[in-house]
Amino acid sequence: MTETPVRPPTILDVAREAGVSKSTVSRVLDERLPPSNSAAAQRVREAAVRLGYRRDRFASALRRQQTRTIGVLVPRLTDTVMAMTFEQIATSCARRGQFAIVATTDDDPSAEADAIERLLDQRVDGLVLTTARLGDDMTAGLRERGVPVVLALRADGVTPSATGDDELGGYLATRHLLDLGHRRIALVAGPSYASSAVGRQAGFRRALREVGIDDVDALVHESAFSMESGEEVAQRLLAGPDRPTAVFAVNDNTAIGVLAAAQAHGLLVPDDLSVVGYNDVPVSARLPRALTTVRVPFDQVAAAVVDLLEEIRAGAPARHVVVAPTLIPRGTTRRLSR
Amino acid sequence: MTETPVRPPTILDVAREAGVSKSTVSRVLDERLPPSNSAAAQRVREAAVRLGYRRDRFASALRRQQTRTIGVLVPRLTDTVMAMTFEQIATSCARRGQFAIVATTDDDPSAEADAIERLLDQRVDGLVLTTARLGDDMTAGLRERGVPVVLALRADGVTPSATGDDELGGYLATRHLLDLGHRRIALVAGPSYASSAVGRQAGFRRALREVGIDDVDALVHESAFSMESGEEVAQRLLAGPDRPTAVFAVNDNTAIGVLAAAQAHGLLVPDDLSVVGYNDVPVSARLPRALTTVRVPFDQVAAAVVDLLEEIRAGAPARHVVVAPTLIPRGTTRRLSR
DNA sequence: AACGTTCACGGGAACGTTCCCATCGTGTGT
DNA sequence: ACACACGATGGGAACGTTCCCGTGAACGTT
Repeated sequence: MTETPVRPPTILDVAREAGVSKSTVSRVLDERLPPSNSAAAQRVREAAVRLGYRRDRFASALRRQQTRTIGVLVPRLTDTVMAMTFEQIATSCARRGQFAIVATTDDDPSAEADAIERLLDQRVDGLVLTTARLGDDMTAGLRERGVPVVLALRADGVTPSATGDDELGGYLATRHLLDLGHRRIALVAGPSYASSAVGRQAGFRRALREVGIDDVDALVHESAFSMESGEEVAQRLLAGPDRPTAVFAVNDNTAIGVLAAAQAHGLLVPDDLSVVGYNDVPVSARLPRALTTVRVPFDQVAAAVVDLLEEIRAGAPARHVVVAPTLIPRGTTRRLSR
Repeated sequence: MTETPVRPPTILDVAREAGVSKSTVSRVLDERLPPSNSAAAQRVREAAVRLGYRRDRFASALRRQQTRTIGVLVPRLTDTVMAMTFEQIATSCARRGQFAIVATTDDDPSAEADAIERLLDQRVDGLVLTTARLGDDMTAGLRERGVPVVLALRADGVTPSATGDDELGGYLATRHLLDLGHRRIALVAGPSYASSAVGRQAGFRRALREVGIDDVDALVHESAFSMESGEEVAQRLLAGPDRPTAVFAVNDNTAIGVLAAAQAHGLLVPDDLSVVGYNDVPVSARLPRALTTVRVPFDQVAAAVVDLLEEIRAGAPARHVVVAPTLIPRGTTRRLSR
């Protein structure tokens, strides 16, 4: 049983094996250059696979001054929306020969600053933030430091971003309920600092205006994004005398909270109450009653985010990518019975 | 508006600022050495903060031949158990000045091999796998290549691992149901390739044996770890004539599936059926009826995993860390009414 | 006073890669 | 046949760190 502390082969080993200089090996294996088909290039490639050569990212990054790694900041990975987003970003990166790393903030601004520093310590080529708040320019300092930044899922109006079309999504969800005959529709609205929540509310209002409902404020109930918050808001909502016949919840989590509150009030969904969520997280399709919701193409958001980072590094001006969501009608919505 | 492509300060800048050589700076800032209090050291530390110096991980890793980064392999991050585990591992790493990166396999062996290579390309100091299957030593090849590997949540009997005490957890869950007077208790058992599922089943059997129930095979129903699988198994289970009065599900996901099936059968939980899950994922506490479940101290598993990796690199023999879970009684279990 | 020990410090060679530049061979046009 | 351009190649200096070693100062011992 001998220990074999065998060092992985370096570019020099490959050069020796192929009978060329290390410069040639480096050139042949440089993925950014047009591939050469010279005899030497062939031998280099063969030698590389024969020896199982892998470029040392660290030596490479040191010389190139870029790491082909991007950092993603999310509040928490136990939030399925964030997990899906990160997974898709990681996939997009892999497809482009990049790598994505993640850090969590737990919604705590000081932990957020920490997490950003930890990502920057990893010398990422750029940062993706999912934690933007309207009117809060956390990205200014980063841009000053020359760090490429894009926002995902939420925008701040300034920084380049890739988001779903929340206004459209909110409109589609509300329109669906209207089409089913509902008129007393409550919105569990999400927090006003999140552009996503604001957009969905705007879509909600537009849909109602279209059918002549203008006095909307009483229907809008602010909340957080969590299940508890959805349940708590719905508890009050469903207790009132003018109980709505339908609820549009800002996301699936709050929708699940609404379902819980409905059950607590002895209301049957969708017979007594229709509910629409947002995001189509995996669990939504598998609830006892599958949730009607709005699906966001997270893969497109993720692809855009990686593209945008590359653009920014190339010096392109800020751009805002917006991808269209689709309504997924399922078991929690039904035509209003009179 | 002048571009400022200002390069971050290097160790040489710090050396100049402090009036010492780069060797001295390197030594003073080396976190592994006992801290020096010489006048020069003071000046170096001051200069470093004044200039905002951060060590370049890549140059450092190149020279030290270690990255202080570990790779974590999970099937998917949208599985909350995996997200929690990774988050805890990342936290443990941060506390030790390390960093955790993650890759997903989607339960596909070829994607798994891919993901491992991508992690190794990042030159991680070690690997944490959560995808182990009994009797399948995927780790052999890795150990041959000299890659430190530990398993988390699941063991394979050989590789160093940190897991919950699944046998104990299974016992506690079953014992709880027995204590409530239940005797016809079904097990939705999970897949037999996962040591976690096997352990929980062993605990289930021990608890039943203790009360003299020996003919257990008919009570055990294999499944996958998913909600669908739980629902499907429960559909059959609850249709039979000798319907159980309680179900122990291998994890919270399958338990949620069981709840759905119960509802479909018009059974009230916990009045007609008691249900126990496993893992205590966040959603479990927030279901319409909060789920009785078994909590696994993921933070301890995560801490152990990081420790184990360090031990292995130091040449210590394989060790298996097992942490004790606790039963969390909630709303889905009730004394059997005769 | 001469000698060993300990210690802080600095010089310089690594680590593995990239990339600038010079060299060389090959082909092209005159 | 000659100059010239062009492409492929190799030598060697970076990138920012760490770490081996040699030097010299400070101290204690005989």
